[in-house]
Amino acid sequence: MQLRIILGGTASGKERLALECAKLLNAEIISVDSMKVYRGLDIATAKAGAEERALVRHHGLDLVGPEETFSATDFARAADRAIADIVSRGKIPLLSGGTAFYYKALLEGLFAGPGADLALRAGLEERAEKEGAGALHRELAEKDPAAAAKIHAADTRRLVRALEVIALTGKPLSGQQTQWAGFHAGGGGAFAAPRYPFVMVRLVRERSDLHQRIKARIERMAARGLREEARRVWENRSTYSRTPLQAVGYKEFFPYFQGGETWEAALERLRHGTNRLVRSQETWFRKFPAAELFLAAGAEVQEVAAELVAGCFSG
RNA sequence: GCUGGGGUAGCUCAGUUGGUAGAGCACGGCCCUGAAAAGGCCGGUGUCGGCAGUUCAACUCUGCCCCCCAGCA
Repeated sequence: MQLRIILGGTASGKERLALECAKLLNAEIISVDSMKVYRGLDIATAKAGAEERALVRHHGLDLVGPEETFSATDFARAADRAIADIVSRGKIPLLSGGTAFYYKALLEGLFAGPGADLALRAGLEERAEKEGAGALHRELAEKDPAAAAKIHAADTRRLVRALEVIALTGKPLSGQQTQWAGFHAGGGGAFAAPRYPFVMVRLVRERSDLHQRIKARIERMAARGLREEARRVWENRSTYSRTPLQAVGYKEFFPYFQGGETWEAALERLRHGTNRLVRSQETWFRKFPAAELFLAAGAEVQEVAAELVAGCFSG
């Protein structure tokens, strides 16, 4: 039994294609998406609705409330359970989504270190704020030169994590992170020892086509009540965890809710933010060991799905 | 029509007391091991509105013209 995986950035049309493939394969869909795991974040995340879920069973959606934090490891465990469940019922797991880090966590695994310690992080972040990220980098250089060499002196996020792991384990970080070895070897793209056998397909579209689709997608979201959903996130910002507050589709509207910015300007920033998101997703995906599937602007999804199921996804 | 302000990167604008220009955003590439739609790094871009004059040299000074904005008619 091998996993079927459809890789694609935001607005690439992967969900729609996954749905068609799932019907043909009698598969169930596992969403690989760091935002769709949150309940109540529906419109901005383009989460599958009741109709889609009635057609094909979905996993990986609505796993936690918006005030909880959720990690890549949490995702990998949930996905492990979903895969076992699907397979036990004689069905095929079809994964689709845009969060590259979650694929890495599931297929390659993360090192067996400690989880996040939010209080510890808060202290380190405060230091970075006051003394600059460079101070953290200098400290890391003393404690773990190899790790410091790999992390840029301005990358607060990773410096904090490295110092956190050292504080919690008493061991340097550099020797622990060995799971992804070989990923870059030979031009990149190979997983050294994948946790599951899989076939992976990557959706490719012209950038200009993608930008068009993003524009249309945002208009659709606005018509469906994005403003109200974003307002709810804004109003609950003190109790929601950081992740929903960082999602593309909410943070762009905060200046608008605060007053002083027009709705149109906010929509424009959302467009740019989504374009940027797609860029970074594609940077990851290009290196994944996937077969490329080019989708022309007007491609007929059902035909593509039929070909895919008869081709890469057969057997 | 008059007066004033302005025309510089795709957009918003800065700048050069004359030596052919820059920031932010956009756009593009890359990094990424428990918050990843986050965090970080790198990059190109321009007939400096047009034509003429002064000058070794004009985007910068002068003249004329065109366009935009505001006020007055």
